[in-house]
Amino acid sequence: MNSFTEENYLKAIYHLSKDDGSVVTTNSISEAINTTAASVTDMLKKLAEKKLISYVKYQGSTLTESGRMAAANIIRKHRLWEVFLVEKLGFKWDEVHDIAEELEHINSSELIARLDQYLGFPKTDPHGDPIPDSEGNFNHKQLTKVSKLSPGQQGSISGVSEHSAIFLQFLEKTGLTLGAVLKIKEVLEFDGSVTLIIDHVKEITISREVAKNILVVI
Amino acid sequence: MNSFTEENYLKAIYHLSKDDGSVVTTNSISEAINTTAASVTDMLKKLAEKKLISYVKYQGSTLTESGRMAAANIIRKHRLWEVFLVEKLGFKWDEVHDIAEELEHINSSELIARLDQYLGFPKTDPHGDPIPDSEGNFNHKQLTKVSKLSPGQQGSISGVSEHSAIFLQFLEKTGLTLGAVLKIKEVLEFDGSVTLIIDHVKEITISREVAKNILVVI
DNA sequence: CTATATTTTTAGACTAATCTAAATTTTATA
DNA sequence: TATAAAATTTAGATTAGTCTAAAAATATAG
Ligand SMILES: [Mn+2]
Ligand SMILES: [Mn+2]
Ligand SMILES: [Mn+2]
Ligand SMILES: [Mn+2]
Repeated sequence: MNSFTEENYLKAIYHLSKDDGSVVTTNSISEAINTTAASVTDMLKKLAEKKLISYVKYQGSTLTESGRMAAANIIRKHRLWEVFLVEKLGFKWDEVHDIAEELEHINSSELIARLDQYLGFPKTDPHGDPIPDSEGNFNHKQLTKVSKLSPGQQGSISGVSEHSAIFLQFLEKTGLTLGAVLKIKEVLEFDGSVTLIIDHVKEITISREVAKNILVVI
Repeated sequence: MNSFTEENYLKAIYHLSKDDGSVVTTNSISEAINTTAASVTDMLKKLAEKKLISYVKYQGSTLTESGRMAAANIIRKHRLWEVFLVEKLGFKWDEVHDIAEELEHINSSELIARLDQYLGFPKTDPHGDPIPDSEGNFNHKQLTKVSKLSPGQQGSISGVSEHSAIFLQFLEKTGLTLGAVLKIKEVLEFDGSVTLIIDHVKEITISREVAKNILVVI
Protein backbone atom coordinates (compact mmCIF):
# COMPACT_ATOMS: atom_id res chain seq x y z
CA MET A 1 0.00 0.00 0.00
CA ASN A 2 1.12 3.55 -0.69
CA SER A 3 1.32 6.16 2.04
CA PHE A 4 -0.83 9.26 2.14
CA THR A 5 2.17 11.28 0.97
CA GLU A 6 3.09 8.93 -1.86
CA GLU A 7 -0.51 9.09 -3.08
CA ASN A 8 -0.34 12.87 -3.21
CA TYR A 9 2.83 12.76 -5.28
CA LEU A 10 1.31 10.24 -7.71
CA LYS A 11 -1.76 12.39 -8.13
CA ALA A 12 0.33 15.51 -8.70
CA ILE A 13 2.43 13.75 -11.32
CA TYR A 14 -0.70 12.50 -13.06
CA HIS A 15 -2.23 15.97 -13.24
CA LEU A 16 1.04 17.52 -14.38
CA SER A 17 1.51 15.08 -17.26
CA LYS A 18 -1.58 16.55 -18.86
CA ASP A 19 -3.39 13.23 -19.24
CA ASP A 20 -1.00 12.24 -22.01
CA GLY A 21 1.88 10.78 -20.04
CA SER A 22 4.40 13.50 -20.85
CA VAL A 23 7.52 13.98 -18.73
CA VAL A 24 7.11 15.95 -15.50
CA THR A 25 9.88 18.09 -14.04
CA THR A 26 10.98 18.01 -10.43
CA ASN A 27 10.35 21.72 -9.96
CA SER A 28 6.81 21.53 -11.29
CA ILE A 29 6.00 18.87 -8.71
CA SER A 30 7.55 20.87 -5.90
CA GLU A 31 5.43 23.83 -6.93
CA ALA A 32 2.25 21.75 -7.19
CA ILE A 33 2.50 20.25 -3.73
CA ASN A 34 4.29 23.08 -2.01
CA THR A 35 7.52 21.38 -1.03
CA THR A 36 11.14 21.96 -1.88
CA ALA A 37 12.73 20.40 -4.94
CA ALA A 38 15.08 18.51 -2.63
CA SER A 39 12.16 16.77 -0.95
CA VAL A 40 10.68 15.90 -4.30
CA THR A 41 13.93 14.31 -5.47
CA ASP A 42 13.93 12.07 -2.40
CA MET A 43 10.37 10.98 -3.05
CA LEU A 44 10.99 10.40 -6.76
CA LYS A 45 13.72 7.94 -5.85
CA LYS A 46 11.35 6.12 -3.57
CA LEU A 47 8.53 6.00 -6.12
CA ALA A 48 10.97 4.76 -8.77
CA GLU A 49 12.15 2.08 -6.34
CA LYS A 50 8.53 0.97 -6.01
CA LYS A 51 8.16 0.98 -9.83
CA LEU A 52 5.39 3.56 -9.70
CA ILE A 53 7.30 6.02 -11.87
CA SER A 54 10.21 5.93 -14.22
CA TYR A 55 12.66 8.55 -13.19
CA VAL A 56 15.82 9.67 -14.96
CA LYS A 57 18.11 11.87 -12.91
CA TYR A 58 18.01 15.50 -14.07
CA GLN A 59 15.52 14.58 -16.82
CA GLY A 60 12.17 14.12 -15.11
CA SER A 61 9.55 11.48 -14.35
CA THR A 62 6.61 9.68 -15.89
CA LEU A 63 4.12 7.33 -14.28
CA THR A 64 4.47 3.64 -15.03
CA GLU A 65 1.30 1.70 -15.80
CA SER A 66 0.97 0.73 -12.16
CA GLY A 67 1.58 4.30 -11.04
CA ARG A 68 -1.01 5.55 -13.49
CA MET A 69 -3.54 3.05 -12.15
CA ALA A 70 -2.83 4.13 -8.58
CA ALA A 71 -3.25 7.80 -9.52
CA ALA A 72 -6.46 7.12 -11.43
CA ASN A 73 -7.88 5.32 -8.41
CA ILE A 74 -7.18 8.28 -6.13
CA ILE A 75 -8.78 10.64 -8.64
CA ARG A 76 -11.75 8.29 -8.93
CA LYS A 77 -12.24 8.40 -5.17
CA HIS A 78 -11.79 12.17 -5.04
CA ARG A 79 -14.42 12.79 -7.70
CA LEU A 80 -16.94 10.27 -6.39
CA TRP A 81 -16.73 11.87 -2.95
CA GLU A 82 -17.22 15.30 -4.55
CA VAL A 83 -20.40 14.02 -6.19
CA PHE A 84 -21.56 12.66 -2.84
CA LEU A 85 -20.91 15.95 -1.07
CA VAL A 86 -22.84 17.95 -3.65
CA GLU A 87 -25.65 15.55 -4.53
CA LYS A 88 -26.36 14.04 -1.13
CA LEU A 89 -25.13 16.52 1.44
CA GLY A 90 -26.01 19.69 -0.44
CA PHE A 91 -22.59 21.33 -0.55
CA LYS A 92 -21.90 23.86 -3.31
CA TRP A 93 -19.38 23.04 -6.05
CA ASP A 94 -16.86 25.50 -4.63
CA GLU A 95 -16.91 23.90 -1.16
CA VAL A 96 -16.08 20.28 -1.82
CA HIS A 97 -12.52 20.07 -3.08
CA ASP A 98 -10.69 20.36 0.23
CA ILE A 99 -12.87 17.77 1.95
CA ALA A 100 -12.41 15.42 -1.01
CA GLU A 101 -8.63 15.86 -0.68
CA GLU A 102 -8.96 14.07 2.65
CA LEU A 103 -11.60 11.53 1.70
CA GLU A 104 -9.67 10.39 -1.39
CA HIS A 105 -7.17 8.61 0.87
CA ILE A 106 -9.71 6.36 2.59
CA ASN A 107 -8.81 2.84 1.73
CA SER A 108 -11.60 0.43 0.90
CA SER A 109 -12.49 -0.72 -2.58
CA GLU A 110 -15.76 -2.12 -1.25
CA LEU A 111 -16.64 1.34 0.05
CA ILE A 112 -15.96 2.96 -3.30
CA ALA A 113 -17.88 0.32 -5.23
CA ARG A 114 -20.91 0.88 -3.01
CA LEU A 115 -20.58 4.64 -3.09
CA ASP A 116 -20.43 4.54 -6.90
CA GLN A 117 -23.62 2.50 -7.00
CA TYR A 118 -25.33 4.69 -4.39
CA LEU A 119 -24.61 7.74 -6.53
CA GLY A 120 -25.94 6.04 -9.66
CA PHE A 121 -22.57 5.48 -11.36
CA PRO A 122 -21.92 9.12 -12.21
CA LYS A 123 -19.66 9.81 -15.19
CA THR A 124 -18.50 13.29 -14.17
CA ASP A 125 -17.90 15.19 -10.95
CA PRO A 126 -19.49 18.52 -9.92
CA HIS A 127 -16.87 20.39 -11.96
CA GLY A 128 -17.48 18.40 -15.12
CA ASP A 129 -14.32 16.32 -14.75
CA PRO A 130 -14.59 12.68 -15.84
CA ILE A 131 -14.67 9.97 -13.17
CA PRO A 132 -12.41 7.08 -14.21
CA ASP A 133 -13.83 3.56 -13.92
CA SER A 134 -12.39 1.02 -11.50
CA GLU A 135 -9.88 -0.07 -14.15
CA GLY A 136 -8.54 3.47 -14.35
CA ASN A 137 -10.04 4.37 -17.74
CA PHE A 138 -10.98 8.00 -18.21
CA ASN A 139 -13.63 9.05 -20.69
CA HIS A 140 -12.22 12.37 -21.80
CA LYS A 141 -14.71 14.53 -23.61
CA GLN A 142 -13.60 16.83 -26.43
CA LEU A 143 -13.70 20.20 -24.71
CA THR A 144 -12.99 23.65 -26.13
CA LYS A 145 -11.97 26.78 -24.24
CA VAL A 146 -14.47 29.59 -24.62
CA SER A 147 -11.51 31.78 -25.50
CA LYS A 148 -11.05 29.73 -28.70
CA LEU A 149 -14.57 30.37 -29.98
CA SER A 150 -15.47 32.93 -32.64
CA PRO A 151 -18.58 35.13 -32.81
CA GLY A 152 -21.62 33.11 -33.77
CA GLN A 153 -20.31 29.83 -32.34
CA GLN A 154 -22.07 28.23 -29.42
CA GLY A 155 -21.53 25.43 -26.92
CA SER A 156 -22.64 24.15 -23.56
CA ILE A 157 -20.48 24.44 -20.47
CA SER A 158 -19.05 21.02 -19.61
CA GLY A 159 -16.06 21.79 -17.44
CA VAL A 160 -13.69 24.30 -15.89
CA SER A 161 -9.91 24.26 -15.87
CA GLU A 162 -9.58 26.37 -12.74
CA HIS A 163 -11.03 25.01 -9.50
CA SER A 164 -10.46 27.77 -6.95
CA ALA A 165 -13.47 28.60 -4.78
CA ILE A 166 -13.32 32.25 -5.76
CA PHE A 167 -13.53 31.44 -9.48
CA LEU A 168 -16.32 28.89 -9.03
CA GLN A 169 -18.32 31.32 -6.90
CA PHE A 170 -17.98 33.95 -9.60
CA LEU A 171 -19.27 31.52 -12.25
CA GLU A 172 -22.18 30.51 -10.03
CA LYS A 173 -23.15 34.11 -9.41
CA THR A 174 -22.93 34.95 -13.11
CA GLY A 175 -24.97 31.97 -14.23
CA LEU A 176 -22.04 30.23 -15.90
CA THR A 177 -22.76 26.78 -14.45
CA LEU A 178 -22.47 23.32 -15.97
CA GLY A 179 -25.00 22.80 -18.73
CA ALA A 180 -25.50 26.49 -19.55
CA VAL A 181 -25.55 27.19 -23.29
CA LEU A 182 -23.27 29.99 -24.47
CA LYS A 183 -23.42 31.83 -27.76
CA ILE A 184 -20.52 34.12 -28.60
CA LYS A 185 -21.61 37.59 -29.62
CA GLU A 186 -18.33 39.43 -29.86
CA VAL A 187 -14.63 39.08 -29.08
CA LEU A 188 -12.99 42.40 -28.29
CA GLU A 189 -9.76 42.74 -30.23
CA PHE A 190 -8.19 45.03 -27.64
CA ASP A 191 -7.86 42.49 -24.79
CA GLY A 192 -9.75 39.38 -25.86
CA SER A 193 -12.79 40.05 -23.68
CA VAL A 194 -15.73 37.92 -24.76
CA THR A 195 -19.32 39.05 -24.88
CA LEU A 196 -21.75 36.14 -24.90
CA ILE A 197 -25.37 35.21 -24.38
CA ILE A 198 -26.23 32.65 -21.71
CA ASP A 199 -29.14 30.30 -22.42
CA HIS A 200 -30.34 32.62 -25.21
CA VAL A 201 -31.30 35.19 -22.60
CA LYS A 202 -28.66 36.94 -20.56
CA GLU A 203 -25.84 38.91 -22.17
CA ILE A 204 -22.59 39.34 -20.30
CA THR A 205 -18.95 40.13 -20.94
CA ILE A 206 -16.10 38.14 -19.40
CA SER A 207 -12.36 38.66 -19.51
CA ARG A 208 -10.13 36.54 -21.73
CA GLU A 209 -8.67 35.00 -18.56
CA VAL A 210 -12.11 33.83 -17.46
CA ALA A 211 -12.94 32.64 -20.99
CA LYS A 212 -9.78 30.50 -21.04
CA ASN A 213 -10.95 28.57 -17.99
CA ILE A 214 -14.48 27.73 -19.14
CA LEU A 215 -14.74 24.59 -21.27
CA VAL A 216 -17.60 23.82 -23.63
CA VAL A 217 -18.79 21.05 -25.89
CA ILE A 218 -19.57 22.54 -29.26
CA MET B 1 -5.21 20.42 15.46
CA ASN B 2 -4.32 16.95 16.71
CA SER B 3 -2.54 14.43 14.52
CA PHE B 4 -4.04 11.17 13.38
CA THR B 5 -1.91 9.38 15.99
CA GLU B 6 -2.79 11.74 18.82
CA GLU B 7 -6.47 11.26 18.01
CA ASN B 8 -6.10 7.49 18.30
CA TYR B 9 -4.47 7.82 21.70
CA LEU B 10 -7.21 10.14 22.95
CA LYS B 11 -9.89 7.76 21.77
CA ALA B 12 -8.16 4.79 23.41
CA ILE B 13 -7.85 6.65 26.71
CA TYR B 14 -11.51 7.62 26.56
CA HIS B 15 -12.64 4.04 26.00
CA LEU B 16 -10.31 2.71 28.70
CA SER B 17 -11.60 5.13 31.34
CA LYS B 18 -14.96 3.38 31.14
CA ASP B 19 -16.96 6.54 30.47
CA ASP B 20 -16.41 7.67 34.06
CA GLY B 21 -13.05 9.38 33.83
CA SER B 22 -11.11 6.85 35.87
CA VAL B 23 -7.32 6.67 35.66
CA VAL B 24 -5.83 4.75 32.73
CA THR B 25 -2.54 2.85 32.96
CA THR B 26 0.26 3.10 30.44
CA ASN B 27 0.25 -0.62 29.80
CA SER B 28 -3.46 -0.75 29.10
CA ILE B 29 -3.04 1.89 26.41
CA SER B 30 -0.11 0.08 24.86
CA GLU B 31 -2.21 -3.05 24.69
CA ALA B 32 -5.23 -1.24 23.24
CA ILE B 33 -3.34 0.37 20.38
CA ASN B 34 -0.69 -2.29 19.89
CA THR B 35 2.43 -0.31 20.66
CA THR B 36 5.13 -0.61 23.28
CA ALA B 37 4.77 0.98 26.69
CA ALA B 38 7.83 3.11 25.89
CA SER B 39 6.07 4.66 22.90
CA VAL B 40 3.00 5.33 25.00
CA THR B 41 5.05 7.14 27.64
CA ASP B 42 6.45 9.44 24.96
CA MET B 43 2.98 10.22 23.65
CA LEU B 44 1.54 10.78 27.14
CA LYS B 45 4.15 13.47 27.70
CA LYS B 46 3.16 15.15 24.50
CA LEU B 47 -0.58 14.98 25.23
CA ALA B 48 0.04 16.35 28.73
CA GLU B 49 2.07 19.17 27.20
CA LYS B 50 -0.94 19.99 25.03
CA LYS B 51 -3.22 19.88 28.09
CA LEU B 52 -5.31 17.08 26.62
CA ILE B 53 -4.60 14.73 29.51
CA SER B 54 -3.33 14.99 33.04
CA TYR B 55 -0.49 12.60 33.49
CA VAL B 56 1.37 11.69 36.66
CA LYS B 57 4.55 9.72 36.13
CA TYR B 58 4.15 6.07 37.17
CA GLN B 59 0.53 6.74 38.21
CA GLY B 60 -1.46 6.97 34.99
CA SER B 61 -3.51 9.41 32.93
CA THR B 62 -6.97 10.94 32.69
CA LEU B 63 -8.45 13.11 29.97
CA THR B 64 -8.82 16.82 30.70
CA GLU B 65 -12.07 18.47 29.69
CA SER B 66 -10.57 19.50 26.38
CA GLY B 67 -9.16 16.00 25.82
CA ARG B 68 -12.55 14.50 26.62
CA MET B 69 -14.22 16.81 24.10
CA ALA B 70 -11.69 15.89 21.45
CA ALA B 71 -12.23 12.18 22.10
CA ALA B 72 -16.02 12.56 22.06
CA ASN B 73 -15.81 14.30 18.71
CA ILE B 74 -13.80 11.46 17.18
CA ILE B 75 -16.28 8.93 18.55
CA ARG B 76 -19.15 11.05 17.22
CA LYS B 77 -17.61 10.97 13.74
CA HIS B 78 -16.87 7.25 13.95
CA ARG B 79 -20.44 6.38 14.88
CA LEU B 80 -22.11 8.72 12.41
CA TRP B 81 -20.02 7.22 9.60
CA GLU B 82 -21.00 3.74 10.78
CA VAL B 83 -24.66 4.72 10.51
CA PHE B 84 -24.03 6.06 7.03
CA LEU B 85 -22.30 2.88 5.91
CA VAL B 86 -25.13 0.67 7.16
CA GLU B 87 -28.18 2.84 6.42
CA LYS B 88 -27.14 4.35 3.12
CA LEU B 89 -24.56 2.04 1.60
CA GLY B 90 -26.03 -1.23 2.81
CA PHE B 91 -23.05 -2.61 4.72
CA LYS B 92 -23.69 -5.13 7.48
CA TRP B 93 -23.02 -4.17 11.12
CA ASP B 94 -19.95 -6.40 11.25
CA GLU B 95 -18.31 -4.75 8.23
CA VAL B 96 -18.23 -1.08 9.14
CA HIS B 97 -15.88 -0.63 12.06
CA ASP B 98 -12.56 -0.70 10.18
CA ILE B 99 -13.74 1.74 7.52
CA ALA B 100 -15.06 4.07 10.24
CA GLU B 101 -11.64 3.92 11.92
CA GLU B 102 -10.34 5.75 8.88
CA LEU B 103 -13.29 8.06 8.27
CA GLU B 104 -13.32 9.29 11.88
CA HIS B 105 -10.16 11.30 11.19
CA ILE B 106 -11.61 13.38 8.36
CA ASN B 107 -11.57 16.95 9.48
CA SER B 108 -14.57 19.10 8.71
CA SER B 109 -17.22 20.12 11.19
CA GLU B 110 -19.42 21.29 8.34
CA LEU B 111 -19.23 17.80 6.84
CA ILE B 112 -20.25 16.15 10.11
CA ALA B 113 -23.09 18.59 10.70
CA ARG B 114 -24.49 17.86 7.25
CA LEU B 115 -23.95 14.12 7.57
CA ASP B 116 -25.79 14.15 10.90
CA GLN B 117 -28.72 15.94 9.29
CA TYR B 118 -28.68 13.69 6.22
CA LEU B 119 -28.92 10.64 8.50
CA GLY B 120 -31.81 12.18 10.44
CA PHE B 121 -29.85 12.94 13.63
CA PRO B 122 -29.46 9.33 14.79
CA LYS B 123 -28.99 8.77 18.51
CA THR B 124 -27.22 5.41 18.31
CA ASP B 125 -24.89 3.65 15.90
CA PRO B 126 -25.46 0.23 14.28
CA HIS B 127 -24.13 -1.48 17.41
CA GLY B 128 -26.45 0.38 19.76
CA ASP B 129 -23.72 2.71 21.04
CA PRO B 130 -24.80 6.28 21.75
CA ILE B 131 -23.70 9.05 19.37
CA PRO B 132 -22.54 12.07 21.37
CA ASP B 133 -23.88 15.48 20.31
CA SER B 134 -21.58 18.17 18.93
CA GLU B 135 -20.92 19.39 22.49
CA GLY B 136 -19.60 15.97 23.43
CA ASN B 137 -22.56 14.87 25.56
CA PHE B 138 -23.32 11.17 25.56
CA ASN B 139 -26.80 9.87 26.32
CA HIS B 140 -25.92 6.63 28.08
CA LYS B 141 -28.82 4.27 28.37
CA GLN B 142 -29.16 1.98 31.39
CA LEU B 143 -28.10 -1.36 29.94
CA THR B 144 -27.98 -4.78 31.56
CA LYS B 145 -25.88 -7.78 30.55
CA VAL B 146 -28.00 -10.77 29.60
CA SER B 147 -25.77 -12.77 31.97
CA LYS B 148 -27.21 -10.75 34.88
CA LEU B 149 -30.82 -11.69 34.16
CA SER B 150 -32.79 -14.37 36.00
CA PRO B 151 -35.34 -16.81 34.56
CA GLY B 152 -38.60 -15.04 33.75
CA GLN B 153 -36.98 -11.62 33.15
CA GLN B 154 -37.07 -10.09 29.71
CA GLY B 155 -35.51 -7.19 27.83
CA SER B 156 -34.80 -5.91 24.34
CA ILE B 157 -31.34 -5.98 22.85
CA SER B 158 -29.94 -2.45 22.81
CA GLY B 159 -26.21 -2.94 22.54
CA VAL B 160 -23.20 -5.24 22.49
CA SER B 161 -19.97 -4.91 24.43
CA GLU B 162 -17.90 -6.92 21.97
CA HIS B 163 -17.55 -5.58 18.43
CA SER B 164 -15.52 -8.23 16.60
CA ALA B 165 -16.88 -9.24 13.20
CA ILE B 166 -16.98 -12.89 14.18
CA PHE B 167 -19.15 -12.19 17.24
CA LEU B 168 -21.49 -9.84 15.35
CA GLN B 169 -21.89 -12.37 12.54
CA PHE B 170 -22.81 -15.02 15.08
CA LEU B 171 -25.47 -12.78 16.62
CA GLU B 172 -26.87 -11.92 13.20
CA LYS B 173 -27.10 -15.57 12.22
CA THR B 174 -28.78 -16.48 15.51
CA GLY B 175 -31.33 -13.68 15.34
CA LEU B 176 -29.83 -11.77 18.25
CA THR B 177 -29.96 -8.36 16.59
CA LEU B 178 -30.75 -4.91 17.96
CA GLY B 179 -34.38 -4.63 19.00
CA ALA B 180 -34.96 -8.37 19.48
CA VAL B 181 -36.90 -9.17 22.66
CA LEU B 182 -35.37 -11.81 24.93
CA LYS B 183 -37.09 -13.74 27.68
CA ILE B 184 -34.88 -15.83 29.94
CA LYS B 185 -36.07 -19.40 30.29
CA GLU B 186 -33.28 -21.01 32.24
CA VAL B 187 -29.76 -20.37 33.50
CA LEU B 188 -27.71 -23.55 33.75
CA GLU B 189 -25.98 -23.71 37.09
CA PHE B 190 -23.12 -25.81 35.74
CA ASP B 191 -21.51 -23.19 33.45
CA GLY B 192 -23.92 -20.26 33.34
CA SER B 193 -25.30 -21.06 29.89
CA VAL B 194 -28.51 -19.18 29.23
CA THR B 195 -31.55 -20.57 27.48
CA LEU B 196 -33.86 -17.86 26.18
CA ILE B 197 -36.72 -17.16 23.82
CA ILE B 198 -36.23 -14.62 21.04
CA ASP B 199 -39.25 -12.49 20.09
CA HIS B 200 -41.57 -14.96 21.89
CA VAL B 201 -40.83 -17.53 19.22
CA LYS B 202 -37.40 -19.05 18.86
CA GLU B 203 -35.72 -20.84 21.75
CA ILE B 204 -31.92 -20.99 21.86
CA THR B 205 -29.10 -21.54 24.32
CA ILE B 206 -26.04 -19.31 24.46
CA SER B 207 -22.87 -19.55 26.53
CA ARG B 208 -22.28 -17.32 29.54
CA GLU B 209 -19.50 -15.60 27.57
CA VAL B 210 -21.94 -14.65 24.82
CA ALA B 211 -24.57 -13.62 27.38
CA LYS B 212 -22.08 -11.25 29.03
CA ASN B 213 -21.62 -9.35 25.79
CA ILE B 214 -25.26 -8.78 24.91
CA LEU B 215 -26.85 -5.72 26.53
CA VAL B 216 -30.56 -5.23 27.05
CA VAL B 217 -32.97 -2.60 28.30
CA ILE B 218 -35.30 -4.23 30.78
C1' DC C 1 9.47 -5.38 56.10
C1' DT C 2 12.52 -7.12 52.82
C1' DA C 3 13.03 -9.59 48.34
C1' DT C 4 11.05 -10.37 44.02
C1' DA C 5 7.98 -9.41 40.29
C1' DT C 6 5.64 -6.08 37.59
C1' DT C 7 5.02 -1.69 35.65
C1' DT C 8 6.77 2.37 33.84
C1' DT C 9 10.26 5.45 32.29
C1' DT C 10 14.70 6.68 30.14
C1' DA C 11 18.39 6.23 26.79
C1' DG C 12 19.63 5.59 22.38
C1' DA C 13 18.47 4.30 17.70
C1' DC C 14 15.58 3.92 13.37
C1' DT C 15 12.31 5.41 9.42
C1' DA C 16 9.48 8.66 6.72
C1' DA C 17 9.07 13.07 5.29
C1' DT C 18 10.68 17.36 5.40
C1' DC C 19 14.13 21.42 5.23
C1' DT C 20 18.56 24.53 4.04
C1' DA C 21 22.86 25.04 1.95
C1' DA C 22 26.15 23.43 -1.17
C1' DA C 23 27.45 20.82 -5.23
C1' DT C 24 26.42 19.21 -9.76
C1' DT C 25 24.20 19.03 -14.21
C1' DT C 26 21.63 21.07 -17.84
C1' DT C 27 20.08 24.97 -20.52
C1' DA C 28 20.45 29.45 -22.34
C1' DT C 29 23.06 33.18 -24.23
C1' DA C 30 26.55 36.06 -25.70
C1' DT D 1 31.68 27.30 -27.46
C1' DA D 2 32.62 29.29 -23.10
C1' DT D 3 30.26 31.34 -19.41
C1' DA D 4 26.22 32.53 -16.72
C1' DA D 5 21.71 31.18 -15.14
C1' DA D 6 18.44 27.81 -13.92
C1' DA D 7 17.20 23.27 -12.54
C1' DT D 8 18.25 19.34 -9.98
C1' DT D 9 20.60 16.49 -6.76
C1' DT D 10 23.40 15.54 -2.60
C1' DA D 11 24.77 16.26 2.18
C1' DG D 12 23.51 16.91 6.57
C1' DA D 13 19.83 18.15 10.01
C1' DT D 14 15.14 18.05 12.11
C1' DT D 15 10.58 16.23 13.73
C1' DA D 16 6.99 12.68 14.70
C1' DG D 17 6.34 8.28 15.88
C1' DT D 18 8.13 4.08 16.77
C1' DC D 19 11.32 0.34 18.79
C1' DT D 20 14.70 -2.46 22.15
C1' DA D 21 17.34 -2.71 26.17
C1' DA D 22 18.35 -1.02 30.56
C1' DA D 23 17.18 1.62 34.68
C1' DA D 24 13.95 3.15 38.10
C1' DA D 25 9.68 3.05 40.63
C1' DT D 26 5.83 0.61 42.44
C1' DA D 27 3.27 -3.46 43.86
C1' DT D 28 3.14 -8.13 45.86
C1' DA D 29 4.30 -11.96 48.81
C1' DG D 30 6.40 -14.41 52.12
MN1 LIG E 1 -11.43 18.48 -6.49
MN1 LIG F 1 -13.71 18.11 -9.09
MN1 LIG G 1 -16.82 0.98 15.54
MN1 LIG H 1 -20.11 1.11 16.56
